[in-house]
Amino acid sequence: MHIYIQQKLQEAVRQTFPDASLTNVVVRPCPDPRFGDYQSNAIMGIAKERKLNPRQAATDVLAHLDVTDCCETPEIAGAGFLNFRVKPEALARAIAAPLEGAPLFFQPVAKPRTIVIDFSSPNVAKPMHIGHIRSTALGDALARLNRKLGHRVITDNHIGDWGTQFGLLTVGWKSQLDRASLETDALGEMERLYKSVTAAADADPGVREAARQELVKLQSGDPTNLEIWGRMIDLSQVQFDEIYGRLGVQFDHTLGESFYNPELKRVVQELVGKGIARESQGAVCVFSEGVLNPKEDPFLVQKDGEWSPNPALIQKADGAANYATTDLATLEYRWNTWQPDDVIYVTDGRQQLHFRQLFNAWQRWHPELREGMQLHHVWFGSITGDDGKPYKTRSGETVKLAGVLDEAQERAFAVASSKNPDLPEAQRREIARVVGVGAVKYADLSPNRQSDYVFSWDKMLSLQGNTAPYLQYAYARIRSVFRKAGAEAGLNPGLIQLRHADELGLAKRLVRFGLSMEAAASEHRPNYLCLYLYELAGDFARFYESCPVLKSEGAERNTRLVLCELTGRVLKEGLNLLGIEVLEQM
RNA sequence: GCAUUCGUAGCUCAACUGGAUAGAGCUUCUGACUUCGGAUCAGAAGGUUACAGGUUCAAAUCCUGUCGAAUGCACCA
Repeated sequence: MHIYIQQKLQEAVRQTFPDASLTNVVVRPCPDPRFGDYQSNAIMGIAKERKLNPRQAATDVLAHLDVTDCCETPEIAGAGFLNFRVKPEALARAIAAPLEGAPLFFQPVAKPRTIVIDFSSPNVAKPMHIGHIRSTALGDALARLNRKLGHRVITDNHIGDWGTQFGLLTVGWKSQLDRASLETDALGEMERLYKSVTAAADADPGVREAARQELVKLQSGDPTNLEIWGRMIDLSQVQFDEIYGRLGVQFDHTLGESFYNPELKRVVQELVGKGIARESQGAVCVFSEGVLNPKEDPFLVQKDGEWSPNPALIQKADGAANYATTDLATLEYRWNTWQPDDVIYVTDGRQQLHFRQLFNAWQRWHPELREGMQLHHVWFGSITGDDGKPYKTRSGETVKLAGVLDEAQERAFAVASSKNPDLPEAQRREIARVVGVGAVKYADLSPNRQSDYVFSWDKMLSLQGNTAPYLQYAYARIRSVFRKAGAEAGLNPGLIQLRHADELGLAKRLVRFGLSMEAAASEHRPNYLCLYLYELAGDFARFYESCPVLKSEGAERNTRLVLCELTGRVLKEGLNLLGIEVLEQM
């Protein structure tokens, strides 16, 4: 709907001001329904460039604009806003379309892009913790969203399966492995080994030296150490898969850091050969090339009023590469393998400097791909407790993700049991699973990703406010209507008459679904979609209070059933794009 | 010290990236035919968008400064 108006408006602007750029001529929903349904403020900008009276310019554009087939006569308001009011008949046609096979209020993109999304990235031998949920939920939602819009999406779990921690782990594995607890909880046991040996190494330099030697043996291909390392990866992956199974998250590829080991030496050589990196204090580092404004340059930092080097290490003094090197090799592999238009990294905000350096170094390494492969660091804030500090258990441990999901389901089960004690237990368990996991994910997706947010069970599982259970409840109510309506619920797309204010309000919200999808995808912010779904659920609740469905008859009943059906479809699809399931009953 | 990101109602968060009178939920108060699922809805109260300047027809949003917070700054990722 807004796209149609926008195209018409662009055409009118082109006729009135042939030299004007049309990229800013956009149509947006009105912030306040009193102004209308859609607005454009583009004329004000165009008038300003030409030093014209904006209201006069708007009048001139309107003379070339004919949208009588879908809108009332557009109005000029305020400083030069154009306001559009949609005709109910046009709205009825718009909402009939998905019932006849059209996409659900969105348009697939005209030019699909190839998008690699790198997210989740747990570390081998460490249980996934609460911090992983945000990357996982965000990355999965972005993948689903972009796929739905028609892009070619490739998801890659860049797990941490290589690095110095394996020296310590191997010492622990060889000296104090508890095979029984390895059977029951492999990640827990490996975590215990790691902590135990770390403590021992702090107290005894001999242990640290032993760890260093085990690492060297692993890196030089010692069969025993390689086997232990492989076991640790396999055991970890089993537990990762269990969590991903619960979360409903799938990856196209799981290419861990070790996958790139064979390339690292060559990457370092190439960077040195091209003068991008050089030796410094025994290590090999990337320094500034000095072309950027110092403030923008990720390899410069101000010290005592002077700009000083802030290099990125790509090879340590001991000859080993590190994560910057791996990330460069990874980019090279991704380009060679998929030729992506975009690569999206979903990590916490603490890695901003690393990615600025990585992107800069990559562009110097492969300047020819500067435009061809766009790199995005989609970062997010941390999850905190009531005190504003990172969320920890009472004893100060990091909170394990499996435990969070367990508790969410337990709490949801208690609620389901108290609200619906007559349902069989198996069904209440299933409700608890869908509600619990959905609540945890939604709590991560609905705030602006860049802000820290306070973890709260009560808030995420509440049936009020912007939560997953509230949206799932709205869906369940809709399904209940159709259970009651039974076989008489045949929907007639040709018999839609929108009259009641809450019918119109709901219909207008429905047709904006695509707008929220596009905003969420283009800004990598699923919270735009969350907000839309919450507002949709609110509009539906209002409609549902004021417009009886099953007690009405004829065209009115058909119209209201259509609105219920489409609201249900959008809620289900929208939640699905967020990786959240819905229930027929809850 | 420098950099990044922030500072919005008592609390937790929004605000479609420069648009019109800054919105929700929680909390408090008042209402809604024994209810198409009341796990809901309607209404009231609550704001100098940290502070001070500036740019603009228009600023929570952009620029400058001050105060405060989180995070990061060479061999962990």
